[in-house]
Amino acid sequence: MREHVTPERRRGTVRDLRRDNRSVLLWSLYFDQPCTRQELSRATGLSPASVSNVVRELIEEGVVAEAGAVDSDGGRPRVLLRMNSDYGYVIGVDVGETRVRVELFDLAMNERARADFPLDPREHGVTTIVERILEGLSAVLSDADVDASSVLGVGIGVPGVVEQGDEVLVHGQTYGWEGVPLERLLRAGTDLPLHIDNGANTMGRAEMWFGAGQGAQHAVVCLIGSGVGASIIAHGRTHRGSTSSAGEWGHTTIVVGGRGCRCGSAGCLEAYVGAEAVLDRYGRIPGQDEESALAALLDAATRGQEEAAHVLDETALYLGVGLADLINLFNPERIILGGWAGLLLGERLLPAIRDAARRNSLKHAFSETSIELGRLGPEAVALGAATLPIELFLNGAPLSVTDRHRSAG
Amino acid sequence: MREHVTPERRRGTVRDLRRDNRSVLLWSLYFDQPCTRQELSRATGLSPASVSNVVRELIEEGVVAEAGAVDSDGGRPRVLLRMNSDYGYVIGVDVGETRVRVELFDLAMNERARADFPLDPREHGVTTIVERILEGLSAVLSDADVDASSVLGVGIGVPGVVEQGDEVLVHGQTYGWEGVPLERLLRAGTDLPLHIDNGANTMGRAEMWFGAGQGAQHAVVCLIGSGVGASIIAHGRTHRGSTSSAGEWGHTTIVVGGRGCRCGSAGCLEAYVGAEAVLDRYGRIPGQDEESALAALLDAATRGQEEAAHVLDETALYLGVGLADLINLFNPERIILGGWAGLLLGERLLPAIRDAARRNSLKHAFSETSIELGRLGPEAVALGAATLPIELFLNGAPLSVTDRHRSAG
DNA sequence: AGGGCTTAATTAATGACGTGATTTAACCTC
DNA sequence: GAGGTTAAATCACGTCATTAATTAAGCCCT
Repeated sequence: MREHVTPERRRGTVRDLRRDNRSVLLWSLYFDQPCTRQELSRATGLSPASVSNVVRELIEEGVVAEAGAVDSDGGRPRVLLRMNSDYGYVIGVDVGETRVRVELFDLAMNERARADFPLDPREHGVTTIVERILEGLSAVLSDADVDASSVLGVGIGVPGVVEQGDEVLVHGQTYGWEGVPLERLLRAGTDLPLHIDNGANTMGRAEMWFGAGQGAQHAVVCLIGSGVGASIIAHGRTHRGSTSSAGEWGHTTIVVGGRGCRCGSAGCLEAYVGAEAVLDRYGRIPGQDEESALAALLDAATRGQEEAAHVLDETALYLGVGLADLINLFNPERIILGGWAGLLLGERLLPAIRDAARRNSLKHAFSETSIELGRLGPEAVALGAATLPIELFLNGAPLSVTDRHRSAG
Repeated sequence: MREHVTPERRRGTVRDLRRDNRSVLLWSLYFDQPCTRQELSRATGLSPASVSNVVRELIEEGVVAEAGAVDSDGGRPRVLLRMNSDYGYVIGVDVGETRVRVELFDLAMNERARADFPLDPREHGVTTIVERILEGLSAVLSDADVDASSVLGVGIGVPGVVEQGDEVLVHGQTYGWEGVPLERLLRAGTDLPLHIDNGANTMGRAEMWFGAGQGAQHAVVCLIGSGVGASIIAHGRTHRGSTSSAGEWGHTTIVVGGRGCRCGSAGCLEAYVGAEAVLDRYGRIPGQDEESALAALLDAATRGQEEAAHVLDETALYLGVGLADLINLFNPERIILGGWAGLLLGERLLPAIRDAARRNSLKHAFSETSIELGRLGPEAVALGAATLPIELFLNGAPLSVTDRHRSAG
């Protein structure tokens, strides 16, 4: 009925209380920089005295720094506080279908270095990927002149289902991966704390933290690329389900007995609105580059070509139906359309999609949902992955590696 | 990003810590009665000393009582603890399509009194319902000889969407209710704390607390009656979404351009697997009693009547598809089939339903989900509603009415 | 029967924490 | 530069959970 009480991370002692308060303070400051102690007090509900105490601690640790003061009109000026963005760094990795990208950010999520490795489409072997990632890690560290000991963690977004557990396993349909122990394999080449998650989820995180999802508590971020996925956010947190494979929106059935899908089933949403499926329904020659083919399709429709327009109209309908299902089931306050194909299609079809969603969902829920395009582009997978260690840090996780950093530095 | 810090109910002071620990202890004891202080200490992670202290407090308040001891083998015997089931009472109300039922329970959820009011199918006026509920409240109180001041609260399960907010509004499609301020209307006739929720949700709660959902963290309880609904449980808590209309599984589209649905859309799940729809597809004469008609259909299929068997086969397929969607999206560890029609159909079709769900969902997620029948029957709506005030109580809610009870009693 | 043993529960001592009240700091205006 | 004003730090206090020590309440064996 209740989440099991984890013995390692109890909340029940006075010390846990402090950790929680510290965490609340950090979250508040992180998303509202710079701000004053007073504002923090109001925002968190903690007394000014406690804010003072905790902030002093944070400043001593170097996590927070003072940053000037606001002008006063007759009293002691309020001191502005900000995160010390050089306190630590995080790395985000985007393991995509066509490349591996590694980016290093500071605490404020400014990009400090990047490494890109194009992938041969036929070369999705685990060993290759692992090599590229490790190569990327050391590349960004040396490029940004950052010591590994000051890296809070590495977030990795991969395509496919990520089974969290004692041993993190990746089931990548697209890659032909089945139960790949990615963490263990990487562990051989690095000591950095690793956080592996589905790419749709990491991208969703990016939109929630810095993009179209800001401020929303309940949202769904839909990823439409060659295939279709989604990240479900409930109460501000990614819903992973019992074995962290939630969000497989693309294989939701919208037409019983419909078009065959690469998952083996039929009538899946992905068999209608994924880029591959859209192009397929249009009758293009397979093998061509999908991105330019879809652009060409959109172009043809704009020029009045009837069949193209028809395919797009249908796509808007199917997509709208898919969104309507999400609205009915989750009642999110926001739905965000992302992924390269989603953005391309959405730009043109958003009104039609909205209308289809309206027609296929219940009035009350629909009226409380806004459907918007993502604001960060497909690049956001790595950014979102990098927020994984940031989240742990803000929650006051015991800093394993950073510990060393502190005592060593 | 984070749930907003509610100023009224802060968690940040040492006192809140005690309230939380007390709550953790109560939950543990409630679902594992009777048990000893030691067991509580192990289960909650609190030190034996703290358990002792809090338990002493609870015993002084009369919430908890000692109940004998376990035999020892050479030491002081452990004292057994249990909730004092007469400390307070709760009332559950089931506002159904054919009747209003009011039940009074003690803290341990033993039924102490019940009142039933059949409803004329044409008489779903708000005034009538309100009258019946109020009548039921005083009836069960006097029948069980319980004073209103010792009632912790009243949970009410209604058909239709319940919009929680400053003013609770009920949108009942079936009743033709639109934005009915049920709480305010009842408030005129009673001072008891009221908790209004969708009947599917309250029934889901009952299964989670006492039925087939016990122990699950992520589950979906599917309600199939004349129509179709669901209650989504994530992390052990009902997912309500941003305006508490989540769980409208019945109006999820499974066939784009399919059968018309009473919601105005087409191809909804409800248009295929709700009792009304199943009977419709079978071609029965409308107006007949649904429960017996469905029983007759099942009977006919058993006797080998081909058309009946065909309709049922199709139903299993559609239902399986609907379940597969839930599995793909939520990755629950358990799916529970309830509602009078769900139980009737499930009894016969469960293997076929499971198979259809398997064929239409992703392997990994399906393999981790069990699909079971509800264990409590359709009677559970009131029981689940009554758990609403229980939950608040276990969470250590400030007892508004009970306050009076304490100081007066 | 009663001493010794074993285990449960309570109590005492300690340290950590948040809060409100008080004091100090920092700046403005006249 | 004095008086006023607001921010931040400090202090005194009460609360809490924890560990360690103590007391309670049974066994078992002679």
